Amino acid sequence: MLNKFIVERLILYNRICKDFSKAGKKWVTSRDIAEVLSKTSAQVRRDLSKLGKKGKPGVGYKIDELVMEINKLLGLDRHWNIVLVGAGNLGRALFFYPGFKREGFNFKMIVDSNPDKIGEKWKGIEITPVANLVQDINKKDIDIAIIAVPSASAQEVCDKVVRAGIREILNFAPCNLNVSDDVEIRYADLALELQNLSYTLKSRKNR
Amino acid sequence: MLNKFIVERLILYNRICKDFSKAGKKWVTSRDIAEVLSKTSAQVRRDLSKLGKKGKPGVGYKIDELVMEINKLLGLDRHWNIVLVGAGNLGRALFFYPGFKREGFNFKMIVDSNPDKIGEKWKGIEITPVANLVQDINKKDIDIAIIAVPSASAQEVCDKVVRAGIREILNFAPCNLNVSDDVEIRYADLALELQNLSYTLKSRKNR
DNA sequence: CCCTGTGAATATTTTCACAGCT
DNA sequence: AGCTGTGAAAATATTCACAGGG
Repeated sequence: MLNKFIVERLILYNRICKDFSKAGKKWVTSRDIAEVLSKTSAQVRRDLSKLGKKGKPGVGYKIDELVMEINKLLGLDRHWNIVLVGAGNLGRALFFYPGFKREGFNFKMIVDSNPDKIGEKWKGIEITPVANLVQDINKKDIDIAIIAVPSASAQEVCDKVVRAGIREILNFAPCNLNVSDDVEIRYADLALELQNLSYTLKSRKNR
Repeated sequence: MLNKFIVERLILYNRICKDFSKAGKKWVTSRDIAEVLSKTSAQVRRDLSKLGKKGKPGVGYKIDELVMEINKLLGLDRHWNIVLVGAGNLGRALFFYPGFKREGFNFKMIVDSNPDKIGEKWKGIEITPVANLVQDINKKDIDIAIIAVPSASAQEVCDKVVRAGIREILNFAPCNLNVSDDVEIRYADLALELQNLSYTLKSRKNR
């Protein structure tokens, strides 16, 4: 229904509104939001017109209503359960990253292939063997899998996760994963972001 | 010159070609690449037409030439030096993430505000106080800053980094940063990726 | 015959610009 | 007066489709 551009921007608007709210603002205009992102106010208005609530001409949008509407539209008004696959450095950082819980994403399960890690507990959650992944996931009510294993094993754990019925995956391994069309994968490839910067850096140096 | 869509795709093509190469392939067609990404071959060809080298009709593209060309165009054929700002859980994961070095991104400096961390060494690099950031960066030859501090201090360190002459920033803090137009920021907001998944999850559940 | 490179056509996204509400 | 919501225009991105080369 909504295309990915709009969804991505709505998420940003949401964060911006929350910041405005923290700063004591009650109302916000399309231009206020647009300025933060260096976009046009027309685009912000068109995006916001997808929401149920309308803005007030001459005034703008009531911030707390707007945040609620965006949350509702994006499914951020509830909790989602997560399985973390891979308890290495990156997995640990993700697990203890405060932003996830704050946004309603709860780790319910941690899985690793390293026998030394099995049985270790993080915030009361025991790390379990990757071998049991499929049956274990089925017992819990998991919505999303975060893959934080080396590329070499990413496809393998991805297959398991999908076999266990998960349809939403956030992949931190720097590789493409092969899945059927009904599985949604987002790639959070850290090196990829740096490579993007590389291009602007290089263009700058050549100028 | 190249728009961000093309740059992002070229980076993906690059990785795919490397995978093909590892699998022993020497030549690749636009369709081979397109299939991996579920794109059209026409798009791949149009993107690749930005490169110096041409493909061979009836055969495709020579993989190692293609990889080299993309590397050259994107500035990936050299090393870039990085300052890591924030030596917490996330900072540590990023520092020890093997993908960066492999892609030519080298950490040259680590900075933190926590007095307990100052003096600690990671792979021989000493963690230095954030207070000295500006003067310290000037002494080194830093190209990119990675910000991995809490949102509350992100803008502050961002300002310092910019004052020290850095123009490329990868920001892991979940907040928008205010900078002048000549500074390029990429947002690697971990929660944001999950929020995107949330929308597809929610749409699915409603169906 | 198979695949590239690319004009032309199509589809999508963004911006303009203004009527209309508060 | 100031800002929203949105048709219509413009800009941008993608796909089609085919001539031409190996």
